[in-house]
Amino acid sequence: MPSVHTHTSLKERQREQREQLILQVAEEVLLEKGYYETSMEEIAARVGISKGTIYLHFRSKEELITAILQRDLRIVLDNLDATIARYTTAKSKFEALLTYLNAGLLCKNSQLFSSIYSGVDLQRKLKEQSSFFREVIEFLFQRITRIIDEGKEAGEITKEISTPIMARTFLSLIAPRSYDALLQQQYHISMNSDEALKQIGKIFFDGIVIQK
Amino acid sequence: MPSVHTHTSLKERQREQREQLILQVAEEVLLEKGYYETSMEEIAARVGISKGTIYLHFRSKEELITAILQRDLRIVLDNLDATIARYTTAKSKFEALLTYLNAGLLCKNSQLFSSIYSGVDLQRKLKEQSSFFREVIEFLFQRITRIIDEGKEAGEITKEISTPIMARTFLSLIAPRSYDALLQQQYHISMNSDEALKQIGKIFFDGIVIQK
Amino acid sequence: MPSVHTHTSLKERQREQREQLILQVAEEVLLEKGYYETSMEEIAARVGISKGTIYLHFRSKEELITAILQRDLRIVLDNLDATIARYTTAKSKFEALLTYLNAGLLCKNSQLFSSIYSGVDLQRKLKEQSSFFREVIEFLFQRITRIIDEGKEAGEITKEISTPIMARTFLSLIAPRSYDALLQQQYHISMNSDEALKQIGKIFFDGIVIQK
Amino acid sequence: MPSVHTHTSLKERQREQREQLILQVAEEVLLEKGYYETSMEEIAARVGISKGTIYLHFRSKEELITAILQRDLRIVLDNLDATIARYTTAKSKFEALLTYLNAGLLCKNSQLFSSIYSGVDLQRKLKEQSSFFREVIEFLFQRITRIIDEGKEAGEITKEISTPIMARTFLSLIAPRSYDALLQQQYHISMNSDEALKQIGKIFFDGIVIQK
DNA sequence: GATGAATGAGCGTTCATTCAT
DNA sequence: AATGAATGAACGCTCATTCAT
Repeated sequence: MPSVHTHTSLKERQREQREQLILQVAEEVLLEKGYYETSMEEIAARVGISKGTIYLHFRSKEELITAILQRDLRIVLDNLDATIARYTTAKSKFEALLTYLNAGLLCKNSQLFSSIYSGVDLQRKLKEQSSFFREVIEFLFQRITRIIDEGKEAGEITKEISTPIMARTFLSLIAPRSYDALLQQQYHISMNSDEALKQIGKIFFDGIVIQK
Repeated sequence: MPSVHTHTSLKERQREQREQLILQVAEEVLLEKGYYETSMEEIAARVGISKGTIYLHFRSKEELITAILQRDLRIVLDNLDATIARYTTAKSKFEALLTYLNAGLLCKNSQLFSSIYSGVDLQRKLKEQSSFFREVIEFLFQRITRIIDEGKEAGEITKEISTPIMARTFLSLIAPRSYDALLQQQYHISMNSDEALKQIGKIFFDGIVIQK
Repeated sequence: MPSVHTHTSLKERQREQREQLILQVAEEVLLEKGYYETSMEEIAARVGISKGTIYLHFRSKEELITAILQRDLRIVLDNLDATIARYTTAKSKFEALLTYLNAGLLCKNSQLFSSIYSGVDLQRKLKEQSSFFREVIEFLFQRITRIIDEGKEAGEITKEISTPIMARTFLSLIAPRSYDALLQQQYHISMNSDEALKQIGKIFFDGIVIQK
Repeated sequence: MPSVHTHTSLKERQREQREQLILQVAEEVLLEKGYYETSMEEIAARVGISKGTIYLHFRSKEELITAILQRDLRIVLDNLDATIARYTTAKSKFEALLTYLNAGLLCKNSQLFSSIYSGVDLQRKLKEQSSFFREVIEFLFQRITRIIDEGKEAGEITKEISTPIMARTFLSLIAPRSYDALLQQQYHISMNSDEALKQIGKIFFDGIVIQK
C-alpha cells in the first residue's frame, strides 16, 4: 500500500516542515529581540499560526529555544572535525577554522547563545539547565587545544604562551561582539568577508608588530 | 539665608548619596542576575528602601540601568586619555590599555552592557534609546585607531593589516566572553591576572607563530 | 435488501460497542482523576482512538460524563425495585438495600457524582443541566420513604422520627465520604465488607446505646 | 510616639481586614463554584480589587484556598475539646458534638473540603499537599473514638459494634451530602434545625426499630 | 519625601472543541 | 467514519509603574 505510506510520510513531512518553519521564525525573532523580549505570541503570529500550535511541537518556550541552538550547533560540530582534518599545519587548520566558524553557524549561534543566556546567572543556567552548551564549548576548546599542542610540538607555534590563553584568544576572534555592527556601519567591513578574516588571522599568527 | 542654602545642599547631598547607593546596589544585582531577572523590588530591598523611592531618582528601570552604565563608563573614559598619554610607543600604549580596561570598569561594564542589551534588538536599542553606548564605542575606536595609525607611521606597526580590523581585534581581547568562566573553572586562569594579560598582549603583538 | 440492513446494523453495533468502550474508559479515568483533571486527550489515548472520534459519540465533555452516570444509575435503579420486592419487612429491605447499593453502582456513581459536580454550583448544575440527577435522588428517596412508611404502619419502625430524616440518614450511610479512605488505611476496614455493612445496619436499626 | 504606633497598626489592621475580606469572598465563590470553576479573576472582581492584589496576600490560588480551610477549621477544632468536656455521658457528648459541628464551621468546611479535593486523586492530594486535612480528620476521629471507648467502658454503649465503624457512622451524619439541598427543598427540613439534629441523634443512639 | 499597596497589561501554558483531510 | 492538527479563550501568575497616604 504505497498510498498509505505516502500519506503517512506526507503528514510527517508537513509536520516536519512546519516545525522547521517555527524554528526558523523563532530564530529570527530571537536574534532580533532576545530571549526575554521574544514572546510565543509573536513567534506564532509571524509564522501565521496560533500560539497553541507551537506547543504541539515544543513543550515550552525554553525547549523551543534549546531546539534552535541544538539544531544549528549540531551541524557546525558535525563538520568541524572533517574541516580540521583537511589541513596539516596548525596555521592552516586555524585559518580554516576561522573561515568555517565565521561563515558557519557558530557565528549566528553564539549570537543566539549570548542572546539567550546573557545576563542571567550564567554559572547557574549553564550548569543546571543546559549542560549542552557547556559541552559545545568544551568540545571546541578541546579541538583548538589539540591543534595548538600539535603545533607546539611541531615547532610551529611558540611555547611562550600557554595553550589555554591561546585557545581563548582564538575563540575571542570569532565570538560575537556587539560592536561589530558598528564597525560594519562605519567602515563597511563585514566580519565574514575573506579579506577581513585573513587579516584577523594574520594578527593571530604574526601579531601587529613589525619584526626587526 | 545661609542656613537655607546649607539645608538645601545637605538634602541635595543626601539625595545624591542615596542615588549613588541605588546605582551601586543595582549594578551588583544586575551583574548577578542580568536585566530581565532583576526586579525593582529586589534592588529596593537590598538598598533598604521602598520601590517607590527608586522612582524618585530614576524614571524607569531602563533609565536606572542606563545611569549605571553612564556612571561607570564616564569614569573609564575620563582616565583613558591620561592613561594613553603616559606612554610613547604604540605597543606600550596598548599594553597599558589592556591592563587598564581589564582592571578598570570596561570589563564590568561591557559585562553589564551585554547583560542588558544582548538579544534585544541592538540596532534599535543602540540607535533610538542610547546613542550614548554608540558614542562610547566610537570614542574607544577613535582612541585605538589613533594609536594604531601613529604606530604605523612610526614604523612600529605593520601596514599590512587595516586599522579598523586591528582595532576590532584589540577590542575583542577585552570584550566579555561567556566561556571565560569555563576557562577559569578548568584551567584556573583569571582574565585579570597580570600573566594572562601579558600573554594575550604578546599574541596581539607578536602572534603565535614562531618566526623563522 | 437484507444485506444492507445487516450492514447497517453491523455498523450500528460497532458504533454502540465503541461508545460503550469510551464510556467505560472515561469512567475509569474519571474515578482516578476527577472531572477537571481528566482530559479528553487522555480518554482518547486510553481507548486507543483519536480525540475527534469521541465527539462523534458525545457532543461535549459534559455530555460524555453525564452519559456515564446515566448508564450506571439506570442499571442500579432498574434492579432496585426487584431487590426491594424480594423482602417483606422494612428491616430486611433496608439490609438488602445497604448491601445492594454499596456493592452496586451507587457507590461508584455517587463517587463519580461528587467527583464531577462537587464544588460547582450544585444548585445550578442540578437544576439547569441535569435534572436527571435530581430525579435519581428523588427516585431513591421515594423508595426509601415508602419502605419507612410501610415499616411504620406495620409497627416495625418507630414513629418518633420523621420519615424524611430517616431517609436522609439512611442515604448518609451509603454516600461517599472522603474519610473512608483514611479509615480503611488506619483500621483496614473496607466499607464494602459484609461485616462492616452489617454493623452499620445495626447502628441504623438498633442504635449504639445499650437498652436498659 | 503613639501616633506612629497607631499609624502602623492602622495599616496592619487594614491589611488584615482586606485579607479577611478576600478570604470571605473567596470562600463564597468557592462554595458556589468549586475549586476549578473559581478563578482568581472572579474573586478579585467580587472583592473589587485587581488580580495582582490577591497575590500580595496569598502566594498562589492553592495557598488562598488552603488558608480558607485552615482559618475555619482552626476555629472549630479550638472549641471542640471544650465542647466535649462540658458533658459527662457519651450520649450527651455526641449530642453536643452533633449540634456543635453542624452549627459550626465543620459543615461549611467539609463542604469546602469536598468542593476542593473531590475528584482529584484524593490519595495523592491528601498525602502530598495537605497533610493538614488528614490531621484534621485524624483529630476528629481520635476525639470520637475516645468518647465511644469511654462509653463502652461505662457500659453505656454496646460493644457489639466496632469503634471505628461507629465513629465513621457518626461522621457520616455530619458530612456534607449533596442531596441535603434537595431534602430541604422538598420537606423544608434544614439540617441545622434543632429538631432535625435531635432526630438524627436519636437514630444514632436508639436506632429506628421498635424494641419489643 | 518616602512608602508600599494597588494596578493591569502581559506572559507562558492548557485544553475542549472544530474541521480539512 | 476517523483523524489529529489547529484553534483561541481562559487560566494562574509577575512586575514595572503609579499614587494616596
